[in-house]
Amino acid sequence: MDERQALTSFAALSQETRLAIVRTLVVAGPGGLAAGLIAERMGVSPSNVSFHLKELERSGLIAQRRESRSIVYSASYDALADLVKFLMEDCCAGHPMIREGMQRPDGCCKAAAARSEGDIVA
Amino acid sequence: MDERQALTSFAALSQETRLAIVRTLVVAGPGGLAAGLIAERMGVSPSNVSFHLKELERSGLIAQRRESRSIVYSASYDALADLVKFLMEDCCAGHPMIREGMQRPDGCCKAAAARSEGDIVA
DNA sequence: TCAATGATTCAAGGATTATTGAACAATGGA
DNA sequence: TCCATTGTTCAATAATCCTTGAATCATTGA
Repeated sequence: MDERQALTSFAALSQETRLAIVRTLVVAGPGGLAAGLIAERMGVSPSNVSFHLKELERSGLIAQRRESRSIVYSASYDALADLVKFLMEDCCAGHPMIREGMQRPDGCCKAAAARSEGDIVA
Repeated sequence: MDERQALTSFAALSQETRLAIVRTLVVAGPGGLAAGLIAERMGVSPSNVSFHLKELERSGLIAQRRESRSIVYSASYDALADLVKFLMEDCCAGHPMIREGMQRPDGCCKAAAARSEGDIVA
């Protein structure tokens, strides 16, 4: 991810409705949600949600596809991963002080290590 | 980190000069850099850099301290780590597809991420 | 105290972004 | 074909943000 795309991604996420849309679409999964459904959940007008969806698509954070009468939007997991990566590695220079704050609370690494040794993880 | 702070942090990073300042300060380390030096490196006027530094401080991503005649700015590593964390866990719901793109250099969690892939299937 | 240095604040402007409602386009069923 | 459904686009307004230069504040040394 280059800097230009990072800038537009940050801009996309800096608006309340758009951040809420992204969070909703991430949870919704690859199946995505129709524009009308998103508008309803966000409590905004169709034209307003359309404006924000277009912004998000322009940034690459979400994708759209037509499905019959509906236009279905879904999160671009790759783009989101790229953004996290950019923030951690490019922007924050892979700084130890920041990586340290990123210990995974789910015990992911411990579980992975345990599994590789054939143990059962609770 | 709450949503409100995430929004202002994203807004802060969505501007070219400010993103450059953050990157510069992260590399500069805890010692930080004086405002004048930052202005010089960014190639912008003192008043303009002051404006952006204030925005960044308001978002909590950087901190300031006076040091003799200079005002020295430094990166808030905690805030940056919190933002990465928010993006990964709150915003992206700790989604495996996104975590996967975030392998640490040692490949620690590769196995666990691969195993979790099934979670996203609706 | 005075002058010089380093930086912020303020006001004015220009530019970008957000919101609203009306008009328009695409799809699928009767 | 006609119509209802589903979304988008457009134009106008409102709100925010960015830039600039002049004025101001704080600190230090002579």
